[in-house]
Amino acid sequence: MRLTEKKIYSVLRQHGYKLTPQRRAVIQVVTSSSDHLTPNDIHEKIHDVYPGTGLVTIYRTLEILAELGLVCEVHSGGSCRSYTMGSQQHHHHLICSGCGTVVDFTGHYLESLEKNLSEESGFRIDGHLLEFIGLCRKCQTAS
Amino acid sequence: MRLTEKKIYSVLRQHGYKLTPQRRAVIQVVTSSSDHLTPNDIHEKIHDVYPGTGLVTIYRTLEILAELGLVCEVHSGGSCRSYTMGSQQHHHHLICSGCGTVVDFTGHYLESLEKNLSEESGFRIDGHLLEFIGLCRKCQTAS
DNA sequence: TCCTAATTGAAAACTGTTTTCATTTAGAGC
DNA sequence: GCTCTAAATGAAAACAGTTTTCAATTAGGA
Repeated sequence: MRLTEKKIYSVLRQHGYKLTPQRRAVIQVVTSSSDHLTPNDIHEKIHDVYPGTGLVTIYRTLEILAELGLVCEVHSGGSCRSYTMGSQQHHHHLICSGCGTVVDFTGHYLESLEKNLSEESGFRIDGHLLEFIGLCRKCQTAS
Repeated sequence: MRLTEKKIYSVLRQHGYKLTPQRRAVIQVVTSSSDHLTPNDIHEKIHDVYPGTGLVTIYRTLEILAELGLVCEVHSGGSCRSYTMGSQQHHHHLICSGCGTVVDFTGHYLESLEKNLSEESGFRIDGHLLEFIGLCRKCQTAS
């Protein structure tokens, strides 16, 4: 289930956040794209929706959305974050090191491993990050 | 098999790199610790071994070592790299979000998944990153 | 409509990393 | 051992991404 803008608004309201035009703009940009967008990407795209929105505000909004689980954050190594709609469903990433494309895939491959690890190490495991890095078809032929 | 300093020296030489005292110092610090060290950690520790070594040189040395597969790089989200001895063996990480401790674990859980993904997506998969994030025993009791 | 706490944007600060460039040096060749 | 040169170094500056500060603005409850 993909979250609608309205649903996101209501979650924000429930948590006492105000609905500013800037936040609406960020949400609109993020929900209307299926790509993974960096804060900067969003900043560029937002000009059509609500020009003049500062990059700072985008960072702040994304922080809130990520905390509420409404968007999903990817670290693709180095200092390169990007965000995409939280599909609610747990998923992993396949990242192209050539062009940066991110493909999502879903699945629960790690549950039993997680359990074992937790028992052996004494860690309370809160989450995991599974990312495959490679070259997409296009970049393979290009190189 | 854990790499010895001598082995590392010889690999560097084989690739035409010079063995400067600074590089030796970095190698000594990294091999003599089983922790994951950030470039900054190494910079601090190196004072006992070869004072005055610049942070820049540490970055450059780590870059070379990582490229040759002699050390292993961890991205623990955000902009936080750290390096540890490449145990040669493929391994994954368990990271404590409280204190930053990194525990390694080994295993080949992902090979069949990798194969499937590659076939479905057309990606040529070069590697992956599997990290579990949680709280270690100490940080659990502390909080 | 009023009021206040939340939000915003510009600028500055910050962190981690990389580049530049003049100086130094490892180690191959004699 | 000595010479020479390409490689390596360190200081400083540049850079990218992100966060903080702070005065001005504003959403939305009363």
